[in-house]
Amino acid sequence: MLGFVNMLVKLLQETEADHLAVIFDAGRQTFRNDIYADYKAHRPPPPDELIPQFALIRDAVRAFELACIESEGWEADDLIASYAKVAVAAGAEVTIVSSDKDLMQLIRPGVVMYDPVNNRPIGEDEVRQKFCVGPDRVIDVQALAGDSTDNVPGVPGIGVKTAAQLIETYGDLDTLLARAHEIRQPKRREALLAHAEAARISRDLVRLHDDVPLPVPLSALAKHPPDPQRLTAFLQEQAFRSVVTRLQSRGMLGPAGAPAGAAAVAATPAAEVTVEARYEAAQDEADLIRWIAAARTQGTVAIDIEATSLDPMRAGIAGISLALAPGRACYIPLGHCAPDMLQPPPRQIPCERALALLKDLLEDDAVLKIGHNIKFEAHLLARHDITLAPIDDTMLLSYVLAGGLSSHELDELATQHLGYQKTRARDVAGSGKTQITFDQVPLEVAVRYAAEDADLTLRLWRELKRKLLGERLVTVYETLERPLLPVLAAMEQAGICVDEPELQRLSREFADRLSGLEAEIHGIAGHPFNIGSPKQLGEVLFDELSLGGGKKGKTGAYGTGADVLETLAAEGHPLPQKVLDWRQLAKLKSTYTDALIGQINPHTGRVHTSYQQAVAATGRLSSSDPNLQNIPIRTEEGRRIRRAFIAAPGCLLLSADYSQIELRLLAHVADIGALKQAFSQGLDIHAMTASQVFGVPVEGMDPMVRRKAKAINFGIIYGISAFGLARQLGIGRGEAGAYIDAYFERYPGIRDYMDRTRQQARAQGWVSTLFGRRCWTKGINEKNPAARSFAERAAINAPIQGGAADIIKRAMIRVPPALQRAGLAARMLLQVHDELLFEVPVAEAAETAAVVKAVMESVACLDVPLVAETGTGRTWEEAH
DNA sequence: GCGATCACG
DNA sequence: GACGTACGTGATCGCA
Repeated sequence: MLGFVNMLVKLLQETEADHLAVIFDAGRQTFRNDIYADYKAHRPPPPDELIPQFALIRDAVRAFELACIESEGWEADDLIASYAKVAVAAGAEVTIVSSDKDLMQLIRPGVVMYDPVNNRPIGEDEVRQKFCVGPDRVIDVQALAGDSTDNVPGVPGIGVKTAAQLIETYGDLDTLLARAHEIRQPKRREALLAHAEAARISRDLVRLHDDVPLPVPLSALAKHPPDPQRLTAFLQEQAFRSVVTRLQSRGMLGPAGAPAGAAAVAATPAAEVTVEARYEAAQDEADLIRWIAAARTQGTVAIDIEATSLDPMRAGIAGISLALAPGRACYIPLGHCAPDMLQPPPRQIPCERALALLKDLLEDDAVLKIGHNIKFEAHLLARHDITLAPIDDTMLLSYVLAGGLSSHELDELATQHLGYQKTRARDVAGSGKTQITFDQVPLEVAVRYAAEDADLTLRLWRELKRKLLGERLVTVYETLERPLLPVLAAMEQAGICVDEPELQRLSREFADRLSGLEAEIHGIAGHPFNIGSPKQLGEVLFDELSLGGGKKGKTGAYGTGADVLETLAAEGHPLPQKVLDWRQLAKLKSTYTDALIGQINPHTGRVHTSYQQAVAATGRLSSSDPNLQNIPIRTEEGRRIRRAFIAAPGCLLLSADYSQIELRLLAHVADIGALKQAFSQGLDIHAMTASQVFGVPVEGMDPMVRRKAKAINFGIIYGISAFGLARQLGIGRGEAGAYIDAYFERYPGIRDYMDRTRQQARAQGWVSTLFGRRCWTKGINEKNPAARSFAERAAINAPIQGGAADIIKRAMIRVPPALQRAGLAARMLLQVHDELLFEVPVAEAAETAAVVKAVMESVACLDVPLVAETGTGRTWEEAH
C-alpha cells in the first residue's frame, strides 16, 4: 500500500501528462472465462487479509483526485487498450505505466510503456528482448508459448524462443498453423497440428479488446491538483506520515501546518483495517505498576524493546513497549534524551528502577512474553540480569509456517496477515547520514511507533498460533525452534576469544605480500590497474594480453572467476596465478583479519556473532556480524586465521562434528539398503560407492576413482545434473551423464526418492524433513524449465540439508542440560552446520567430549548410526 | 543497491 | 527440445 502511494507520488511529480487515470480489474470473471474456463484458474483467491487493501488503494487514487476506472466483465488491460486507442486517435501521446508483458502488444507509434519498478521506458527494443519479435507479433508468440501465470495453455513444448522463430518464418499464427505440416522437426510439427485449436484459443485470451465501452469519457481524465486537505486527511489516517512530509517539502500540499492539522481533526473514522489504537506513555511508577498488574492478570503480554543500536551486545535500552490486547499498548521511555537543546528530556522512570519492577513479570512462569525476534530482547534483558521466560516469537512462528516463502520481518507479516502498513523505522529515525538513534526520537513519535510494534506483534501472534495449529506444525515450533532460541542467545552472549596480536601480525604480513604481488601484476600488465575490479582485470587479460578463452557473461563483462583463472594459469601465462594469489590474500585480509579485529567487543574482549534463526529456506541457521560459519580451513593460509580463534586461559576448545550426516540421512530417508549397510559397517562410503558404481575393488583403488564417486555422492544431495557434475569434475557432459546412469542403475531407490520428492513439491508447494519441518519450494511450477529445474534441485536438497539442521538443533537443545547434569562447566560457543564448538576447562575436556558425543549421536534414531567425532586444542584449528 | 567473487558446510 | 546449474549461506568490493 505504501509502495503504491509512493509510486503514485513519484509519477505525479515526474509526468508531464495532462490526462491521467488509474485502471483496475473489476472482478475475476470476464469474457475470457467463457472462451476458456481455466483462464487464471489456478490463481488462488487473494488472502482475506488483503481484501481491505483493494478498497484502500482505490481510496488513495481518489484522494489524489485521479480518475479511478474499472468495468465489470473486462480486465484492466482491455480498458487500457481501449483508452489508448481513443487517445491516439485524438492525437495524444500515451504512456502505459506497467511492466505487464500482456500490455506490450499495445506499443506502437504514439504508445509507449514505462516500467515504474525499474524506472525505465519499455519500447520496441525491450519487447524484442523479451519476446524476440516486435510488439505487433507479441500475441502470436504468446499464443504459441502460453503463459503459466495466467494459465494460457499455448502449445506444449514450445517456448518463447521457438515461437518467435516460427512466427519470424511464417509471418503470423494463422499462416503457421495452415502450413504446420511443412515443419521438419517431427515433435514440433505434431505438437502444432495437435494443439492448433489451443493456440487459437490462447491468442483470443491474450489479445486485448480495444473497443470496450469507456466508463468515463477521455475528457474526464484531465489532470487537476489534489485537494490538500482531503489528501492530507487520507494520508494521515493511513499513517503515511513520511508521504505527507515529502509532499509538504515539495510544495504539493501547500504550506505545512494549519490546514493539515485541521484536516486531520476532521478526518473520517478509521477504515476497517485499523483497529482503534489507544497507545499511552508510561512515565511514572504508578503507570508502570498498573500495566504490570494487568499483564499478570492476563497471562500474556507482547513486548518490544527500542534500543540505541542493532547490535544486541552493544545496544542500550531507549524504552520498552508492552501490548495487552489489540490497540491497547504502552511505551515506557527509559533512556530518552532531550529532542533538542531548548527542551528538557521527557519525564521517565529511572531505567534500573523500571527494570527492577519489570523483572518479576518478565521472569514469571505464568506469564507468556511474546516478541518479534525476541532473542534481541532476551539479550538486552540478560545484560540487566533478567532471564526472559517463557516466550513465544512471531518471527519463528512465521518461519515454521512459511520458511522459504517470504521474509519474516514484522512489517511484511503485518501487511500479509493483518493488512496493516507498519510505520517504518526510517520514518521515525531517518536514514543515512541524518539517522538518529531511538533515544533521540521525540516522545510522542516514539510512543506511537514503539507501541504499534508491540501491538502488531500481539495481533500477529494470535493469527499465527491459530495457523500453526491448523497446519499441524506445533511440534516443530515447540520442540525445535522455540527451545533453541535461548540456547542461541547464550552462545551469542558467550562469544569467542580471538588472538588480536596474531591477527594484527597476519594483517601486516598480508598487506606486505599484497603490495609485492600488486607490483608484479602491474609489471606484467605493463601498467597499473585495479586488480580488484573484475572489469579492468578482464580487459587486461583478454583485450590487452589477448589470452584465449575470454567469455562474456550476461552483463557483457568478461568472466574472471577462480575457475577461469586456473585454466589460464595451467596454460602457462604467469599473470593469472599471481592474480589468484592476490585475490586469496585480499579476501583473507579484508573479510577476516581486518574485519575480525574490528568485531572484538571492547567490554568482553571477545567476538560475538549473531545467529539468524529465520532466514535459511532449509531450516539451517546462518551467522552474521561477523559470520563465524565461514572461517577459512581449506588452504594453509586460511588455516592461519582459524588458529587465531583460541580458548580462554585455563580452557581448551572442543570441536564435535557429525560425520557424513547428509549422506547418512539420504541412506535413511531414501531407504537404500546398500548405503545403510555400508554405514552400519563403518566403511569408507565414497570408496564403497566407487567400487559398486565402477565395479573396482576397494583395495588399491585409484584415488581419482574415489574422487569421482565422492563428487557423485555430493551431487546426489544437491539434486544432481549432468552439467553440474561435469563442471565439478572437469569432464564432458556425456561422461558425467554416464556416471549418473551407472549410479542410478546401482541404487534405483535414490531415483525413486528423487521422483517422489519432486512430485510432492509440485503438488503441495513444499517438502518436509524427517522431523516435520516444512520447506516451501518457490518456483517449482515455473514454466521456464531452467527456473523449474532449479526449484526441483532445491526441493530434493531441502529434506536432507533441513533434516541435518533439525538433528544438530536437537543436539544443541539437549547438550547444555546434559553438561549441567554431569556437573561440567563447558560452554557452547559456535555452530557450523555439522559442528559444535565448546570452551571447556582443561581438566574437564575428556569427560565433556564424551558427554557431547553421546548426546549428539543419540538425538535421532535412524536406520544408520549417527557418528560424531571430537577433538580438542588451544586453537580452533587444532581442535577441528 | 546489485553483480561478481569467494569464504564455509 | 529448450533452459543454464550443482544445494544452502554472508561479506566485501567495484560500479552504476
